Amino acid sequence: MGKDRKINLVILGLLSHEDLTGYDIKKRLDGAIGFFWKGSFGNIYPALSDMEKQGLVIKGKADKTTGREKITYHITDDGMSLLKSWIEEEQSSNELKYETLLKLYFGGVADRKITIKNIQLFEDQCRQNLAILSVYKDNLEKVLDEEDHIFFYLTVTFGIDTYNAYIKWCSKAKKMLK
Amino acid sequence: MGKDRKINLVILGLLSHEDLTGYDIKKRLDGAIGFFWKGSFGNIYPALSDMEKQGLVIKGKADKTTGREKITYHITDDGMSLLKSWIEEEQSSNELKYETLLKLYFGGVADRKITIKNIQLFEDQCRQNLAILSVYKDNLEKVLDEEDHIFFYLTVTFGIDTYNAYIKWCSKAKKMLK
DNA sequence: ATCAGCATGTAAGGCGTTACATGATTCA
DNA sequence: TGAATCATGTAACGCCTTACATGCTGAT
Repeated sequence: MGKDRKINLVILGLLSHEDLTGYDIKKRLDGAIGFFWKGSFGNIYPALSDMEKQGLVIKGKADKTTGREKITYHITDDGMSLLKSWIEEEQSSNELKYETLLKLYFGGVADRKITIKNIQLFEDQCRQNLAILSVYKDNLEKVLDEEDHIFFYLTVTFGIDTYNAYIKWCSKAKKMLK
Repeated sequence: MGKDRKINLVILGLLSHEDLTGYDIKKRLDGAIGFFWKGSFGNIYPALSDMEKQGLVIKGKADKTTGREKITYHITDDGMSLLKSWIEEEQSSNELKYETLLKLYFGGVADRKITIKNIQLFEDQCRQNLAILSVYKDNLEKVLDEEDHIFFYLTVTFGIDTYNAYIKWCSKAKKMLK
């Protein structure tokens, strides 16, 4: 009985800070948010249309000065209310889909070297993500006193702490398997 | 261009250890595996049918002794090959869908108390999961020398290390927000 | 001129959740 | 007898990914 579409809330959250186009939203989702939530054009544009029909967002004046279409969306009061009540809901679903762990769990069917290699690949990926998040963190630390930046900062440190824990686990796991 | 259905691989992995019914598979997915991969009946039974048509699994003799139907599945050589080649693939998708982090990121639109409460709820959930995983860990440590148990053990310690890191982060985050 | 990036959208197809439908068995 | 659990499956519905279609802009 739907209306579960979490992407709606993500978009409303982004629009609560600033007016954005669908394309802008996609870029945000490719940034820091992408570490814990993903979105695609085929996801975002229909969501924006739906929410406009529901009065949660409104289109800004299309920027026709240059001839190209560019639609900026703005959140309405109803949109803000919905966003707030979602944040205030106690129920939150937090889910992992970790293929790496699945492959590890069934590691017995393959050569042990394969499992070690898979862990190494995972570790490499973690280090890459860590490097990206560290840049975000450094930038955010400079502006931590500004409104809302503490929230962005905390999500970034969540990622950093998590990846550090993963990397430590990788070392232990590799040792155990050798 | 499908055939991406990861549930197939999960089922094959489980069947690589022992013959199981669809119902058994669901129970396994509600256990330790559930921390990093979920499944439902509406997911599992169709996957089993498909894989039988593809020759990846075969039905065992239906247990008709008591009159009730109970279909046990067995993995074929083709199924084992597919499972192995998946494990040996370097590409693995690891994804988070963390509503808690989303709510935190957009915490600026709600009262700060709400955000602190949400973090607390998350922390409570982590501690509960940790308690469950600790039981698994203790049980596995007794039989660590047995075939394959090291892999189960490592996935469990992954979960434990992760939740411990989350809990530490929660303390820091709560302090920062107060 | 050409290519990367900006920008919006649709269509097909697949996947998964949820609820429903059905019936047996076990235990109190 | 009734409730919980075992056990298999289907149907509806929604959601998302991927690929496609289209065209502008800015830099080299």
